[in-house]
Amino acid sequence: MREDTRSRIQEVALELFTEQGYEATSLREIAERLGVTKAALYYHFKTKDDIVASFMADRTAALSRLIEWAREQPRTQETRRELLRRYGDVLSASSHHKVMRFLERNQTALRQHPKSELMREVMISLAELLSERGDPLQIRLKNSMALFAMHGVWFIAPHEKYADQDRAAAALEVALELIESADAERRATR
Amino acid sequence: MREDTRSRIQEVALELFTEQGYEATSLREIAERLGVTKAALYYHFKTKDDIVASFMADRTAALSRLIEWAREQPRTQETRRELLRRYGDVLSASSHHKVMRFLERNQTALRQHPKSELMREVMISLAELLSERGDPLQIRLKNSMALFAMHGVWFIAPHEKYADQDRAAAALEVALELIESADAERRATR
DNA sequence: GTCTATAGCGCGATAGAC
DNA sequence: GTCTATCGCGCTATAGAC
Repeated sequence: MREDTRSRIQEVALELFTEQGYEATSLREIAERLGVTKAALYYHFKTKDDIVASFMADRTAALSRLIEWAREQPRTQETRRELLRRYGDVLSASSHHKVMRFLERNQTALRQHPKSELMREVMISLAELLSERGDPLQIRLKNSMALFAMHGVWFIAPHEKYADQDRAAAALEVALELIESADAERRATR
Repeated sequence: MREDTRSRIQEVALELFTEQGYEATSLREIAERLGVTKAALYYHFKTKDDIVASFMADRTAALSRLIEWAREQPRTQETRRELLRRYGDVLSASSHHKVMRFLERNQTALRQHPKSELMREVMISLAELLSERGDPLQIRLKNSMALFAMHGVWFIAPHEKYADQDRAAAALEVALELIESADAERRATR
C-alpha cells in the first residue's frame, strides 16, 4: 500500500536537497535513506539533475499558465491583486512552496539547470507584471517584496508553529498591502 | 602597486562563490583566474572554508555590535527605526551587501560552517528585535520583510542599473514603512 | 526492479623543491 | 611565496548478473 519507489525518491530527494543542499547530498545518502542502492535510483532517473527536473516540471507549467492569463488581462491594479491571489493558490496546491524553498536555498547550485533557469525567468516575469514601465526602484522593491512574501512566509519561524493555511493568508494580506502602497506611491508621483 | 595576493583571493573567491556557488567553484578555478596554482592558495588559507571565514569575520562582528546596542535600548518603535537605519549603514560600509548576497545564495552549502551559522543566528536576533513577544505571524512577516528588503534590494534588477546609494535609500524607506505598518496593526489589535 | 562491482573523474589537500 | 607532482577520497554514472 506504500507509494511507488519513484515518488519516494522524489520526496526524500526534495527533503535532503532542501535541508543539506543539492551538491552536498549524494545519491548514496538518498539511496540509504530508502534502503536501496544507488544503482536502483538510476533505474528511475537518468541523472541526478533529472530528479530535480521531475519535481520542477509541473511547477513551472502552473506558473507559465498564470503568466499567460495575466498577459491577457488589462494592466490594472485589480489584475495585480488577482495575480497575487492566484499565485497564492498555486503555492498552496501541490506543496509548491516546498519547491520554492528548495530553489531559494540552492540558487547557485542549480544555476545551469534548464528547469531552474526557467523558474527564475518565470519569477522575473511575475515581478514585472506587478510593475509598470516607468516605476522607480522603490516601487519595484515593494512589488518584489510582495511577491517574495508570498513564499517567504514559509521560510520564517519553525515549521510546526504555523499552519500552511495561516501562512498563506498572512502572506496574501501583507503582499496586497505592499502593492497597494506601491500603487498609491505611483499615483502620487505621476 | 596592486593589492596583495590574499585580498585578491578573497575578492575573486567571493565573486565566484556568489555567481557559481560555493561547492560548484573549485580552488583550481580561483587559482586560474588569478594566474597562480592551487598550492599558492594554500599558502594564504588553510582550507577552502577558511577563505569564507576570512570575509565573514568582520561582518558578523559588526552585526553583533549592532545587536548589543539594540539590547541596551528601550524596546520602542523609535529604537526599531534606528535599528534599521544602523543596519543600513552596516550594509553600505565594507560591501557587506555582497557578503549577504553570497550567503543568501549558498545557504545550504554553508549550513555547517561556523561563521555562517553565526550569521544566521545574528539575522534571527535582528528579526526578533523588530518584533514583540506576542506579535502574530502577519506582523512578524512584515518585520522580516523589512529586514530582508534592506539587503534584498541588491538582489533585484541588473547590477549596473542602480547606484548603491539609491538602493540603500529605497530599501530604508520601504523597510521603515513596513515596520510602521506592523506597529499600526499591533496597536489596532491590542 | 534491484543488486554487486567498478570505471573514471575532479576534488581538497599535502610534500618538498626553488 | 609560488611551483610541480601526487595522494586519497567520494562522487556520478555504467555494465552486467539475478
